[in-house]
Amino acid sequence: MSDRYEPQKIEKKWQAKWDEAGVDLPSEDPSDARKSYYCLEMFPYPSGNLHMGHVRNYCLGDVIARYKRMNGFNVLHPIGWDAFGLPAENAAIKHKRPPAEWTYHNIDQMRGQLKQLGLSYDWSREFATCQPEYYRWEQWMFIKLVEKGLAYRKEAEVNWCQPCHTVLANEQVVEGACWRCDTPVERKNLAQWFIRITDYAEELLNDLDKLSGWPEKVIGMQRNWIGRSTGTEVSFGVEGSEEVLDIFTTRPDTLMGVTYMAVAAGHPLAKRAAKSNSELAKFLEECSHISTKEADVALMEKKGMDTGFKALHPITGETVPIWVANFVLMSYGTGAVMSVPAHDERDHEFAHKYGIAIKQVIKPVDSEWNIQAAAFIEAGVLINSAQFDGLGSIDAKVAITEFLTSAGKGEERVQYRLRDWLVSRQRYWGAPIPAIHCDGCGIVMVPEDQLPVVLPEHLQPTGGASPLTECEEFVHVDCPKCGKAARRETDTFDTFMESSWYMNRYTSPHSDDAMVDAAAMKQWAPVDQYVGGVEHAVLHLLYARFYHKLMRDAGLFTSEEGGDEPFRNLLTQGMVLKDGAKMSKSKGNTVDPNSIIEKYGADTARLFTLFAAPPEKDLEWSDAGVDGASRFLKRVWRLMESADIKPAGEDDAAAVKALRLTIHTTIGRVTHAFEQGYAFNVAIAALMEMTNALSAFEPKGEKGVAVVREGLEALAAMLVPFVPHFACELGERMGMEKMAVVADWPAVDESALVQDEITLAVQIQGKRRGEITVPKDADQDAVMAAAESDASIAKWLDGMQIVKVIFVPGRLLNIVVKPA
RNA sequence: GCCGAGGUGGCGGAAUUGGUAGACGCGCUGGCUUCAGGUGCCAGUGUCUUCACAGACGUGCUGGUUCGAGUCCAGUUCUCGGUACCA
Repeated sequence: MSDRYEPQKIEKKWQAKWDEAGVDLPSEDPSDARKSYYCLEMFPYPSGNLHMGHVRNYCLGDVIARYKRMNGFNVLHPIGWDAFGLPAENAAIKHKRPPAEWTYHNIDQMRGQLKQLGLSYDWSREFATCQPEYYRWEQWMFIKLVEKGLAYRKEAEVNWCQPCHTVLANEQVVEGACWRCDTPVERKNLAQWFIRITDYAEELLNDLDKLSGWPEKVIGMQRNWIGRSTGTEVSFGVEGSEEVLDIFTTRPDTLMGVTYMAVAAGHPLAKRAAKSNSELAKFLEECSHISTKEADVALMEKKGMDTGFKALHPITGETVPIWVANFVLMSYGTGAVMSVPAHDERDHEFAHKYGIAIKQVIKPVDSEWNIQAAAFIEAGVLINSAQFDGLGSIDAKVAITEFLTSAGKGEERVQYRLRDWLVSRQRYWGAPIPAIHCDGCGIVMVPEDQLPVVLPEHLQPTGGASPLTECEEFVHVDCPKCGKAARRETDTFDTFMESSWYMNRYTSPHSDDAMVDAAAMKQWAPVDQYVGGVEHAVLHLLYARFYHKLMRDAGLFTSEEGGDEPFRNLLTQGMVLKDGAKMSKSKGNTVDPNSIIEKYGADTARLFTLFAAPPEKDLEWSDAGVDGASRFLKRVWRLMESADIKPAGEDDAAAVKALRLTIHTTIGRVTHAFEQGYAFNVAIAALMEMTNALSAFEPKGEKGVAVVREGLEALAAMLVPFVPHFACELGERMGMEKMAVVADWPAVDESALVQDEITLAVQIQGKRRGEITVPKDADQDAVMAAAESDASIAKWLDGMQIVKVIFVPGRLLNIVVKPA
């Protein structure tokens, strides 16, 4: 049986065999004693073609799924499509075809590409999020959230892109401009739908501690994003009025140093002042066009205008001017701040510019400070603060907050940077928001029995407003409450909504009486291993964590059934680079997976992406490296063919023993690489080493042939996760009973690891001077004797006095000497 | 500015967690095979000294701990990611 290695042929063959045998399907039979394991990769957006980033992502997940199966787990490994989104609308405009058509076509194409890679998915669970059977539950959930007050509609300052005619999420604003048309975004007040993620801020923050299987980096980013800070809310009075001006500060100790207040351009007080002040109105208008580009923001000139209003200090009763400032954000805190130029750099700069007083109230513990030259922003001792004089900053924060609390003018408060999640989009290709606008009843949610609100799929976007707004059959509806003619909401959900719960839906993808089935959740959820790009560290991964808790609190499953967190372990893979840069069409440095599979086969493509870098690091594409991967497989192939020999002599017993040692240490090393953080590159390196050892060995007798066979069978099994088609073919040609993909993961034979003799390094003064071979149980004296009788070591001991000997059994002998 | 990760051959990267640095692969050099080779095989490949045998140096930099440090400690520098008028 001497054939060439023909990847295309054997890959097709094995894919068909796996399908036929159903080896990738998980079992839901309650009598199945295996432990459940849920492995998931971030599902793809059907953009049309698989790129190398996908290949890497899905290969990593597949390696884990296959490894777990071979280790006796009942593995759920599903796939589907994140099918709603903007690119479909862009393509629709370009090709003048509805986005649905483009999307379904792409799904068909990409499904074929995924299958070519030999990924072990349970395809029976596949779904696309643009199917009404899927998004109906999202609509159902949203209605529940509205009932609980966790979803609401309100007017807010949002990012607006005029040409695209929609609001954008912060993440869709790149350097101050729309990611699609590159037009600078405007801040606009619009009525939009939000979900109250801030209600869960505390739990989202605290539960980060439960995510021991997540990279520290991602946890840190989320913690940062949630941005918890503790401080004091203080109520200032407004002169000549009953109203109050609330502010949040983390530095209540500086309260006595307030010399002015600053409010955001969108603050009611600013708007009111502008009514009688055209100059100010102009300034507010200017502020609404401010770029949100980070660099600009940091460098932007700090500008302000006096509103003419005066605030009353809550302790002294003194009046201070209220200004509008372009650096105060309406969306953080109360949209107003107290300003203490003496102890805040920004306020200091502002006060200098506009000639506002600077009043020092904190001084360094034991030095002086020139407050006119620079703000003193550290903790210190209070001065000029009446009854609080002499207190340290920390004590003063408590004392002043207590004073305000008892006076009813303030209290301690926790403030988050996290904002409520804006989920409505003025887009067509998304899940309809199940709401109805009635002139008489206001906003009425669609009754449950009328779900789903199906998105008409035949509409043709043109680039302006969503075609939904002009689709009469969609918009016209009778009010469910009063029965009069009303209008459907034409906004659709942010597509992050769909990707926030798909991992749970996979546990019961066809359930039509519930969003998820609690029993299925109990069997599979949470995801044991999630694999995806770090670019979703905050957005998708935060939303999904949030949504999981929403589902739990909606009673869809309990903590015991589905967990409090959706993803137990997270592997964030690095990018695939070419010439040091991310692959992109515009840079022209892409490598097409199809052409690699065509030329080398899927197994080589898999092997290269897994070997070239550790999973979490960026991977530099190398054509030479792909050749190397291909060469390795050919080498194993030849080794397998040459192993088919008839023994005709006597083996070197020591060599046979040494080879068995190599085989079993390799099994240990590869297993260890899997268990210790998925070091697949190291695992493959170990398999290459073992292959080299097998190639170098020349069997002469029966024992030799048997040990080579033992090595090849172990190799076939351990290659399964990386190159499953190749491994199956290898196994079959070796005459293995079962398909390699369903074989057991090889076990280490401890007896093979026992050596009669071992080699120790010998050091003099900690420097390696030679090595000696001694019986495995040799004690220090015996090893010392062997070292002293070794010429290359003995010469270093000549004329020296031995001061100390360090003996590490099994490793080394270190002799410390000094001149005699 | 703040938070995080990291500096190991020509390159990607190993190092059992304080014990023989540079596994494995790529690249390169020489040789063999071949009509030919973008094939296969063999040998070599951290730097420097040396005909050789050997030896010295070597994990960003400076110190420290230790019989012994890529690994631990202190400081320093550079690179990369994230993030920011957040009050």
